[in-house]
Amino acid sequence: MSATALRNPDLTRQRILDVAFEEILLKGYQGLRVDQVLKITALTKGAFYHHFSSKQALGHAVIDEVLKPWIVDKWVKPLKQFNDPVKDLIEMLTVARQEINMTELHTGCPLNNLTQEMSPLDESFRVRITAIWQLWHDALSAAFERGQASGLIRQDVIPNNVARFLIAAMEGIIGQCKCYMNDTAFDEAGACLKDYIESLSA
Amino acid sequence: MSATALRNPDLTRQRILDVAFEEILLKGYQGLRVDQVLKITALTKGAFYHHFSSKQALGHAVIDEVLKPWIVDKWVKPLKQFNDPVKDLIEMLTVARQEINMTELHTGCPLNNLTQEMSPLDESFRVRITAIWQLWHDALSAAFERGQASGLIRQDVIPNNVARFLIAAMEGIIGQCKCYMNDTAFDEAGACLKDYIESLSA
DNA sequence: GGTTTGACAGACCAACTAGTTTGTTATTTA
DNA sequence: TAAATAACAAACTAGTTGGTCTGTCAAACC
Repeated sequence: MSATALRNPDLTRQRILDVAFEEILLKGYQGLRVDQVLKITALTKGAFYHHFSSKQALGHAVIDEVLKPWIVDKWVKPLKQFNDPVKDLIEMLTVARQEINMTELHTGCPLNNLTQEMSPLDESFRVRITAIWQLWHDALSAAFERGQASGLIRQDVIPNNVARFLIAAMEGIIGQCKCYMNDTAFDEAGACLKDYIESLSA
Repeated sequence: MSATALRNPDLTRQRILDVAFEEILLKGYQGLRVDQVLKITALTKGAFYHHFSSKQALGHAVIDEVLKPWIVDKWVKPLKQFNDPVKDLIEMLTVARQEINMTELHTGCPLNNLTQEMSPLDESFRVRITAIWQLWHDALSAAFERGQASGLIRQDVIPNNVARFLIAAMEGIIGQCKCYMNDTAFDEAGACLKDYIESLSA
């Protein structure tokens, strides 16, 4: 199967997933319209329901095949190479801060958006989403455990608790920016987050 | 106009607002169905569109007349009587923790829910919501300023930043619980939040 | 006490939306 | 190469949803 083939089912499926991910990011799953995805991809109902059995199945696929890899690549994998959690985490957040533009500030975190909207509404969504949070949490918690083992992190901090708190704080900050629509709120809260992280040093 | 009158327009309007608030809390504004509100209130289209010009107008009224007073009474007003921010804040969070039940843990914070869903979608919602956050922020920031004036809070902390961070952290924690569906995440992150708040003492 | 007006009831409508069905064509397979 | 199948196209459907319209009755007003 050549890349220039008139019919490239894998690519077609991926295009649907990518557009759906973007639409969910902008409007939420409930605001996602199958017709709108088809309009953007220039596909038809026939194509869509050939690849996905329902809108819900699309939602599941977006979580498993787009959202999860996105989070894992961007936030989970890097944590596994952390040696000095405090230093590396601040570096990570600094880089993320520089990469953020107004659009992202406005749309927020795709994982948290979906969590807030869908967790209470659809158990099949909730379990998929929770698994992703747990991956993140475990990697962050493990980083602090290693930090304690190497004597860089205070022995009295509880990695599990700190990981929960840091993820919550980061997502909370991003969430606040969605309504303020500027990055001052991000930097103001970010300064305190940095202070807190630094307070974990041994 | 007696309270037992067959027609009590003020009560009718309030019933619609209360049910709509609850429905939005459970399903979001996009998931809110006018028909469902009418079913629950046992009213009709005639009644609804007599009191509200549109679903959007209902949304605005819910924010202004239900959500805002709810936040102000529960989270803003108490802050104005804070003398020792660290002590009073921890007391406030302890009480809130005890009041929380599984249902609330599952539905999350009504203000944050609406923020995450509607801020990017409807500017008229965003400005109303932002004003409520700002009330909360200002009251919390002012409490820390008073705490500094009375020497209870470290002079190097920036009340504005701390207020932003604390609100973000609290909402982030509540948001995390929505997917985990248990209160351990709440307590784990809460322990760190308490540590941070205590670190602000002079 | 008659009139006006506010507060509804409920049938109705048009647009939307997820999903179906039937048909067509490219691609693979025997 | 011919048959089978995968990958679509597109018209269609049934149910939903916000909103309208006409009518009715209670309550205020004169």
